Amino acid sequence: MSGFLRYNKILNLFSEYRSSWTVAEISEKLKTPSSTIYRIVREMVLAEFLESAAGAYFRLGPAFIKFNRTINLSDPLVRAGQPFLEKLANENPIVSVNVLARLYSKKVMCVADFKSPSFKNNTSYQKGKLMPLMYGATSRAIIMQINGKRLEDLLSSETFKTGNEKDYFLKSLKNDKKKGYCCTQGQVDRDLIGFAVPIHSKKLGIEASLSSIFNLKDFLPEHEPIIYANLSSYGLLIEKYISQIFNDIEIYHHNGVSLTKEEI
Amino acid sequence: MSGFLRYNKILNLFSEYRSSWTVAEISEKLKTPSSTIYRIVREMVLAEFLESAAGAYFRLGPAFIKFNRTINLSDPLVRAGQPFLEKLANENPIVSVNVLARLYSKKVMCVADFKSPSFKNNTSYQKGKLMPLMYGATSRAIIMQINGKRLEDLLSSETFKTGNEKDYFLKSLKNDKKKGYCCTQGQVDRDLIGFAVPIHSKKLGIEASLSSIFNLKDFLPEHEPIIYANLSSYGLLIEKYISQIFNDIEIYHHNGVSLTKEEI
DNA sequence: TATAAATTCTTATTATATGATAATTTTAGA
DNA sequence: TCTAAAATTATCATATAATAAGAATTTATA
Repeated sequence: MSGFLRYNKILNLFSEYRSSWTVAEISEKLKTPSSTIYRIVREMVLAEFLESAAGAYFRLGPAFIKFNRTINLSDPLVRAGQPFLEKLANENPIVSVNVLARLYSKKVMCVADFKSPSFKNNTSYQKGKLMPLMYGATSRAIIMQINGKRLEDLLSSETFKTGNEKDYFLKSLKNDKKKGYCCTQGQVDRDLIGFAVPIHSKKLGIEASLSSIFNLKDFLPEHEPIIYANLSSYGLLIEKYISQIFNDIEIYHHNGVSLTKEEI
Repeated sequence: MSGFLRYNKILNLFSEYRSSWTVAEISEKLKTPSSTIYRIVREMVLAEFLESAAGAYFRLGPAFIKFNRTINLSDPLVRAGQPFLEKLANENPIVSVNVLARLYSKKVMCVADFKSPSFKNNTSYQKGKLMPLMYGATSRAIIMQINGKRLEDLLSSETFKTGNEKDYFLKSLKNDKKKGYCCTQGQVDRDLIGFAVPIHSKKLGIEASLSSIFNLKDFLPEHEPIIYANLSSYGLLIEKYISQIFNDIEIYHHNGVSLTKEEI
């Protein structure tokens, strides 16, 4: 264990299923003496990546809440898209969950969402949760904008039972690409149907999607054109804002202004 | 530069005001050769604490969104309190922002909030933002539950212009303690008035507060008793839920169940 | 496709992490 | 309040990893 891995291994023990660990437990799990763990944990407590709780337990610290806020306030995709999610929800013909998701290395992550107040189901798409790369409209609308070597790389770590399965996947992807959007039913959550359009910014290196997810029982075929019209117009709008935000950032940097908090 | 500090120093360069940095910029800022920074940054990209963006820039990575979600799903205070914030907002006589905040080392941080849809102002209390320890009802309701040596420690890093000022502060704290809640006006945000009650769990080592913040122009003296009644009843309810959640966690641990994600 | 910029690699040197154990502090139970 | 156990920190010789200068390679850009 060396470098950042040392710290990361400990942090990754903390999950929604097991959110507090004692030094003794960490020490046992990682097969590392407790004197070492104590030192490492102390460093991370100091940096607020962990906090010490009652009963000799440690939990994830406030640094994550702080940096998450920083991302929310500064991420071009979140900034550009967040304000439109509620509007999109209001314009959809039936109650919906609306999601902005993006590709992070080899997984898809929701980065912003808005649920109609009266939407009752829970979707698997929640801010911060990693989602499968190949299932669900949200993910597919992201992959459909990628091709060539990069697409190969991405799919290389997915498992296809047969060669046929991969071909079929690529074919349906191509088909969606022609339509300009993507629709899947029950791939991630049974009883839900999702529609998604791709969002990208070459300049910012962002590959993302905007999606609306509905209860299958509310959905009627005549809704589809309205849904698609909403998604694609908001999608374009968000892309426009992203490039505007990109320009703002460029101006910042060109001015040589180093706007760290202390310096303001 | 050694240990976790090495990584933390880099991460802390990223802020809402300056959210992307090149290796060259980091290298200059930290007076460290770029070959070293490249190595460190690469480690953090691998762990998803940073991500490489277009134009040789780096930004905060998805790990923060992921761990923030973990905290939201598992933090006893957030779990116990979040569901009640909206209800509290609905029962308040005028539009409000409702906040759960807690003490993290020597600062107060908002960990959950709910704003009435028609509340227009922005408050300084936002999830993830560190707030001053001594100003605002939200913070004061936290300090008022602390005493003795620990209170001394906390206040030791605050600056009081005169000895009198400290005495006055402690006196008003004592007064609030007698009332059971705390009200401040314009201390953090001009034009806003805030009310807060303390929330604590000895077993979990949590010192927190629940607060409702209103536009000063909406507020009438006759609202105060209703506001206080709401805050204190929800405050008690949240404390009850916290200890229930604590018991659940205990059962987990006593069963020896190691519920990390992979093992489910 | 040429050129500059960005990133990785290599290596000797220096600094830091490790882990066994002892010392100290904190916690919890009587 | 006292006491024993548990938790945490300190010490230190040794092993290991980080550093930084420069070369080599890859990637962007025009």
